[in-house]
Amino acid sequence: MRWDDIDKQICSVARALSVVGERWTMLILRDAFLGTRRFDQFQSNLGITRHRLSERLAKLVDQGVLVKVPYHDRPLRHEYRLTRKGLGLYPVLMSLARWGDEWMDKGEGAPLEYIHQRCGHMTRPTLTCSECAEPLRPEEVRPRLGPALQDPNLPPQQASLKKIPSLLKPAG
Amino acid sequence: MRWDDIDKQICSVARALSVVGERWTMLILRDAFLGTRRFDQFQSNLGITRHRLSERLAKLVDQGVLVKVPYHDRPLRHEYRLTRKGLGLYPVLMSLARWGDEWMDKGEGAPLEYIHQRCGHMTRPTLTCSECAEPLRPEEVRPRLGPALQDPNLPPQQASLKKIPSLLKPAG
DNA sequence: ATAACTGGGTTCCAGATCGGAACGAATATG
DNA sequence: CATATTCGTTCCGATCTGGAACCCAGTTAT
Repeated sequence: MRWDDIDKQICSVARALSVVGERWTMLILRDAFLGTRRFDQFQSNLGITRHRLSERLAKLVDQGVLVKVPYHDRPLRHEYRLTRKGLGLYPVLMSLARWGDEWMDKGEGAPLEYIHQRCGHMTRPTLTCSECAEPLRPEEVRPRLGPALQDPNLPPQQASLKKIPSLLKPAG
Repeated sequence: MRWDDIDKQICSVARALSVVGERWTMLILRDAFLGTRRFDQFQSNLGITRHRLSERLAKLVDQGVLVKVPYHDRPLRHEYRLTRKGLGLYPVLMSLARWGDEWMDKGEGAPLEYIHQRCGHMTRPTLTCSECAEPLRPEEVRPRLGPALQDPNLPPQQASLKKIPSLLKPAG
């Protein structure tokens, strides 16, 4: 299967990755969340080539993750800002950052720390259950087929997705 | 900058992506979280080529995200299981899935739903503050330099990371 | 008014990565 | 013995990537 076809899968992870799964895209968004807005800023912060950057930005705009907002005319200039859809990726970026902090630390501690201004404390963002507010542990969550996979006449190559095996047992 | 050098950045997102940021890797992990363990299962569920799959699995094992556990000898066979480091990626996968559910839905509802067995309810996993337990909104979180970026003699090309601009203002 | 600069791209090309299909090795099965 | 199963590896043409050069519309400096 070609990578460009992953968005045809009936899987939210695959669909999400079809938008943000290419090289650089997540790093562009990281910078956007830290306040970067202009082409040249992105380019010099990231060290991505101009070509790649304009390609990625165009796709993100296309997918509604960023918008081009004019900030100057004559000459016309735009900046790129996160939309609501883009802001929705905050948990993804934060979770990646937390994992990197925990597992990819090179002995010098975290690059960034985060203050939750609402409560004033340094926070370690945590994924929790919307219903009981406990931290979500993967072995306590059981997936089941949702509406999109209950349709009895699915294309057959998607059938494998319907077999959700017993849930993960960690190694050892 | 070459993609293979992103792990040299002092940035946890970049470091995390150096492990899980390649094509297919996240989808392999999605399957692993759903219980897939064997080479052929991964291959047929994902539609990835065998070559690519063995490459990705080897890297994940190398990075300590998966382990090869023998389940049969003569002939020697292994299965791939998530380590603690791998299980730590659960929030990333879940956040991607939630974003896909919300923004990439094609009108048929979510592919999967999740029951939190501890409380018995269908859950919508939410990123919250470890200190006050409120859902984390990006505009309420202020990043600041952590230990790794306070070192006064950083390589100069990392300097840009030290300028954390004013925080994101959404578009419009 | 001419030159140099700035922001925001696009073009070109060599080299790296990818996808598809065929091949291999080690054992089990008939 | 021939075939199947499982888990890979090899090979090759197609695609994607990185680096550098080029372009274009205003703007400022001389």
